[in-house]
Amino acid sequence: MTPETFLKEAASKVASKLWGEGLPCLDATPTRKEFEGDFTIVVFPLLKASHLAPEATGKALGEALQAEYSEIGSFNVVKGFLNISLSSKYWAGIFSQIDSAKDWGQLPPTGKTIMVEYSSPNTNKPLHLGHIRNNLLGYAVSQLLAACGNNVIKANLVNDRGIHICKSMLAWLKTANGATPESAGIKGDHLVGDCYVKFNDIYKEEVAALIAAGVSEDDAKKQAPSLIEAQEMLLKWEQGDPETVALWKKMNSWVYAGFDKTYSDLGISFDKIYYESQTYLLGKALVSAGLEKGVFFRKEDGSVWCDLTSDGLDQKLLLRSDGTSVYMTQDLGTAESRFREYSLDELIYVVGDEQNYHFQVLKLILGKLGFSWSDAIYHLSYGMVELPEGKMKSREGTVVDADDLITKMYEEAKETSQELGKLEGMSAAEQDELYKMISLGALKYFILKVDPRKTMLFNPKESIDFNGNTGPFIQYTHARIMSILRKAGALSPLPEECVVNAKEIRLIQILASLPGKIGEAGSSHSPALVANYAYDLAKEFNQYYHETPILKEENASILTFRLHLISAIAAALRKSMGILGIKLPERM
RNA sequence: GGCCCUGUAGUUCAACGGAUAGAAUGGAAGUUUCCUAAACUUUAGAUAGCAGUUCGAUUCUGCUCGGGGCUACCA
Repeated sequence: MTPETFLKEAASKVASKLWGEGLPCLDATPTRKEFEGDFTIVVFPLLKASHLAPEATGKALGEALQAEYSEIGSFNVVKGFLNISLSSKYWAGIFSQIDSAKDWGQLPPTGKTIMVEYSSPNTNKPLHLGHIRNNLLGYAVSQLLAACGNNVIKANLVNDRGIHICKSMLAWLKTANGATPESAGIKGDHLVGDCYVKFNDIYKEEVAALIAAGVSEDDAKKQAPSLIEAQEMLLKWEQGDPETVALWKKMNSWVYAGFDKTYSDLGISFDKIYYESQTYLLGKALVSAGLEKGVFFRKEDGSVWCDLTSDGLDQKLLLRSDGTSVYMTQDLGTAESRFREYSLDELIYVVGDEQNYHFQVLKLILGKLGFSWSDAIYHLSYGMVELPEGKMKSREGTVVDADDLITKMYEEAKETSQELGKLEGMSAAEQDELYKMISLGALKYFILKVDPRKTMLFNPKESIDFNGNTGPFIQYTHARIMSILRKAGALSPLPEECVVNAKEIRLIQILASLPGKIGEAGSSHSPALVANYAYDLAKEFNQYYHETPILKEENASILTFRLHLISAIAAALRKSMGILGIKLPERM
């Protein structure tokens, strides 16, 4: 049992003994550091029942608790706040549980299966900073839910078909002179992305020419020859034209090779990859079923809609008048097939908040179709990454490319490490590995420490910091601990009786809160809570490190306890940062 | 127009309705004969505005003013 729940239950029990049943729920929170105590109970909610002043109520509760439980060391009351210190023996006992746990922070199995869909890129452009947030968040949430004891399936739905791909293909045919990633020496996703940009250049010129010739802007946008060609190409693709399909396959394979490299650089992975070209017809059967049930209706032109006006929303298109499906249709179909295939307990979509409306509608329609699992769909809606001047815009060339950013971070980590010059005796390969670890640690932590729902800001002109509340700070803390443990040699068993000082109690308290923090982060789908936890722990350790000599301690039993303590801290840092996909080095 | 999100130190981020709103960074001032100074210590600096609910509001409600998003027979 965690110290919090122990105290909460003890206090509730004692309070009902004093003032009767039916009291408001009590809460025990860590005491603010400027006051003495480990946990604080706010007694204001008890006043109605106690008929005493706040101070007197706190005092009565504290005294009763102390009389009943030997674990209570001391208490003090400040206004309506009862600050309780648990005995040092109690904390030593808690630490011994943490010390003996194989994987502290890992929660027991829930038996639930959760699919997390994330990344889901289009195959016409390389990944950028927005995708990085998506990828890191999706991976971290997957790790987080696994730490919460769930069986997690990481899924990626690749948008590999559609007019945007045809645009890249067309531009490649017209302008690339048969260039391949090998011949051009460019990463495949970038090569295809360049083609897409070229297409748009051509298209824009054509539109401008048409307008100059007296065509209205709206018509010009529709009549540009390159666009018509792209639309014809899409039609050919849908009809299975061998030449078109072959080109499509070739260019997509370049893109996949490029994406795989970026994914691997980021250290993220998937268990299941879906391709839209294989799923885009799903959902049509559901539409027919919905029509029969009267959930949907058909307009005169043959298009099919769902009327959501009674839910405060609009009418939503599900099949075009030509019978082809739209995004929503596919999503209905893929959701249904996934729940059927994997008997999921939850399906999480990591998708930007500009699609809030889409997922609201998706859930609603699935509910209307009578699927009981429609409530098990969760849209993990995250905010945009903005630049100081606002949104990234490809037209203005302000898009922050994922590969460029990763490279830039690597160079900076390398430079900083070399300036500090602490890596003597490390092989070049080990150093390279370390620079990757540090640069990715900085990038991942920078992104993941922010509440996913919030819009966050990234300034490309200022590099991501390596000092302060950062990934490298936590990595450094870990390296320091490992350095001490290396010097200490083999670890003796934890002594039965440990004497712990105030700072150590504080550290044990933070360690003890890890499982609860992971559970809380899991249920709120927020890796940011785990990031903040790791930072708090690292900061607390650094203060301890500064004022408490460990290896110089002469008392063997205290020395052993301290080594166990810092070893447990290192493990907790690895556990929490591991959830974020951040590795911690042995030295740096 | 309608719907949704958002507003906290100069800047980037925290804070289940609880105490004197925390960190980091930048500014100022310190700490290396001592387990890694990517660290530690001290210092100045913020809840957009107005009401309401409450013993207590950054948090909940309403209005005003800012910022963003959605409102496609695109995905």
